[in-house]
Amino acid sequence: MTTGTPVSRAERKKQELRREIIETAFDCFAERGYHATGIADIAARLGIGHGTFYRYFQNKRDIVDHVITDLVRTVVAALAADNAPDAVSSLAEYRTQTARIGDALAGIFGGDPRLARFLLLEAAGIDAEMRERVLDFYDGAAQLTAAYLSHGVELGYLRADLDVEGSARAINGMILAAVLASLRDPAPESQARLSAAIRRVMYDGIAARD
Amino acid sequence: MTTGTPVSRAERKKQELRREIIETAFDCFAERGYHATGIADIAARLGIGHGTFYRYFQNKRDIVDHVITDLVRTVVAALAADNAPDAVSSLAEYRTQTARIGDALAGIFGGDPRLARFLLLEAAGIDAEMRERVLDFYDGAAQLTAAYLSHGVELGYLRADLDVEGSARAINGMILAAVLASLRDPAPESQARLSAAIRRVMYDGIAARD
Amino acid sequence: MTTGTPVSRAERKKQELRREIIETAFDCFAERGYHATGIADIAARLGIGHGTFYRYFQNKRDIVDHVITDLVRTVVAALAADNAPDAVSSLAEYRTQTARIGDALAGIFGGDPRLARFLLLEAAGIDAEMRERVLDFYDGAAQLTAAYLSHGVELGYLRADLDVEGSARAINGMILAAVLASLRDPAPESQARLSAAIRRVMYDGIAARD
Amino acid sequence: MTTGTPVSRAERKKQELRREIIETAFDCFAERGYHATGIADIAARLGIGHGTFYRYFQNKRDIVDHVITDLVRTVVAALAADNAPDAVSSLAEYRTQTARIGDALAGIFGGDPRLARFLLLEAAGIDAEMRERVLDFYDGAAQLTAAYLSHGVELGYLRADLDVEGSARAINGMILAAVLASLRDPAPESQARLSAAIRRVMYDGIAARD
DNA sequence: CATGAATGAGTCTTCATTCAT
DNA sequence: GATGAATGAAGACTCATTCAT
Repeated sequence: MTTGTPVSRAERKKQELRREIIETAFDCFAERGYHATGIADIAARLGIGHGTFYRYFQNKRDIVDHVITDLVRTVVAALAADNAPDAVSSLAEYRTQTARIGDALAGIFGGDPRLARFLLLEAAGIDAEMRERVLDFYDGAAQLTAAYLSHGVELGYLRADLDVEGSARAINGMILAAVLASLRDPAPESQARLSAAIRRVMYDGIAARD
Repeated sequence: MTTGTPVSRAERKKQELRREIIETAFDCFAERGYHATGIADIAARLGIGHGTFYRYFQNKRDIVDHVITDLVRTVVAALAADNAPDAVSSLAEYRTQTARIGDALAGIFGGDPRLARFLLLEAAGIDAEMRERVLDFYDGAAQLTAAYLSHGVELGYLRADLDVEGSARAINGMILAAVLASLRDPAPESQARLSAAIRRVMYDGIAARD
Repeated sequence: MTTGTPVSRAERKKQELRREIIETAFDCFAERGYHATGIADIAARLGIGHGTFYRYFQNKRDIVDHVITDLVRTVVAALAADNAPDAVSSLAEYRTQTARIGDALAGIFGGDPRLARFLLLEAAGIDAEMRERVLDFYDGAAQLTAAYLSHGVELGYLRADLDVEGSARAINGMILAAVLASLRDPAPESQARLSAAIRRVMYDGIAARD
Repeated sequence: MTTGTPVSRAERKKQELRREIIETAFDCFAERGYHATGIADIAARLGIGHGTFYRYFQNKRDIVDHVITDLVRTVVAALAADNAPDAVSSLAEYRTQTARIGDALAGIFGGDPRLARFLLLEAAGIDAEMRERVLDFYDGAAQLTAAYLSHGVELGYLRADLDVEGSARAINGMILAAVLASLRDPAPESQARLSAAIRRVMYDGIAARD
């Protein structure tokens, strides 16, 4: 029953090129910026005619949407793996989980600086709609982090009076700062050190204990 | 007979228009984005000929540089007032100072959402040079915050083993998150709540105390 | 089945349009002058979009370079035909050759007054670089004429003490004058008369013989 | 009776500035070309406001007309001095006179290369009207030279069958060539050599005498 | 009378998009 | 289905000219 698959070889090739276009567009946008990138640049780098581009995407705006959707999916997938909020039941386990998440983030963003450059610095400037999408993303991330914190509060390993929403945004802000810092100092050691500092602040705060 | 001032009326008017152009450019850039804004738009909104624009600024890139320089100056000035790092000698005083700085930030960014929108979301996407300038700004802010922390460590009201640099970036990240959040929820109460949550994380962390 | 040619029909059409653009640009430049001619004028006269122009030439400066290169090539080709310097071995033959060259010049420049108007009056005023190119052209022409004279001196039908270089420039100056005169009086008879006068001066000078 | 003069001091100053503007405009036009020169350039070099320019000349086109009129007057004046066509009555005297005229030309154009650059290379390209003026100038020069030749024919020291008009254009062409050559090789010796070569061609032609 | 601030017509040039081949 | 030639809207920028001070 090999013919059972409704996806023909031609169809698969089409999907392949579609993917290549998205990736190449990301390359270009990250390197030269969205506005400085022409459709012709993307097509030329791929070695296809720039008319072909329009057989796969509506217009320039369309492609950038897909690029971002893809990137977000990638990031979320990498983070979600083995990191469900309710897989944790003690502070020690949560510490381990946050460390793992931190490593994952470092892996994702440290492995390809274009990712941070594009998502954090370039995307929001594309147009008003994309700006809202970026803010939506931040909101979604806050909700996700809040879920982790809620779980901790419920199980008692996080402070009972924790402002879950606010703390979630605060924590995500620290992550954001770390990713931004990686753009200037991508050395893994620096990233690890910053990650540790963030976790220290996160768990213990900065105040001296009496 | 106030002719004592060496600045002629014409000169003053020129400076005034120059300032108006910068402000109007900021309006336009913040509303429609840098790339979507034409010099003609700025001039039209001001009611001047677009040729006039070029009497005051070299080109489109020139104006955005001035806009940003001005904004940064404004923000820095608002924060620097009465908030010297070494004006503090105890944790209680530092708490007060951070609250004051938080209020100042809320005042600045809450008072005009365009500020955050432009500086945090738009600016970095203008071009590569501006992106670097934004990263420079983050670096400078980190150094500034680090100075505050260093002072606290020296005086003993902050943890002796604090990773000053890393914590500074972490704290600034939380501030960044708060400013970004204000774009979606500009209500002063929300801002105050988020500010409090950040300070709570900052001083005490999120972990439950045994 | 003339598919043997490796040049596709599309390619040929492209070359054709390229040529048409050069010719139309020449038309415009000669009629209204380089500076008074807009790219839009050229495109409109050709019935193409002005964006199309830029698919064939880099910019306005680029096209004028090609126009001139083409014109010079045309002129040189017309003169070079059957007029090698060393194809002559006596004064009588040289007289015949100069007459033939004169006729050729009259044919070229008399046939299309725009040629002289553009090359002699317009080109040098385009910009500094083009001015040098025009002077280069005069230098080259002087060298060419000098080659003819040298040959005559060697074979003894021209004065042994002839200042070859200087005389060459002098002769070319007379030609230049004739071409310029044709702009005001393009009648073939006038041209023929002037051509004869030049040859008379050239061979015999103006002084009465004792 | 010093008040008898109708020209007030203010009036004289005005005339002076007017002259300075013409000269400075010539400087600019000759150096950077007519089209590349802005009214502001001329005014700035003179240290006057560019609005002032328009108190002395109608517009940009107006000034270039005056510049050329002035230059032509200068050239003509320099040549006319002691060189009346009928001040000569023999070939020897005519030779002397042409040598003197040659020297004068060398003095004028050799002394200031901008003169040739502007009059011969730049002027005709300004616009159609100026092109006609340049051709008018060539025509006038031809008539002038023809007057000299006519005189020589009448007195018998030039060939009786001389084509006066044609020869005049031919001779002027040689002069033109010499002036153009001076732009590339301004050395007085070169000029003198070329001048001699021209006179040799003019009087004796290039053909070997049996 | 000198000034230079203001103006906007005019030009080059780019690039996303369409469509005939 | 791929291609790239054609297109023209759009935008940055210049500069001759005017005119209020």
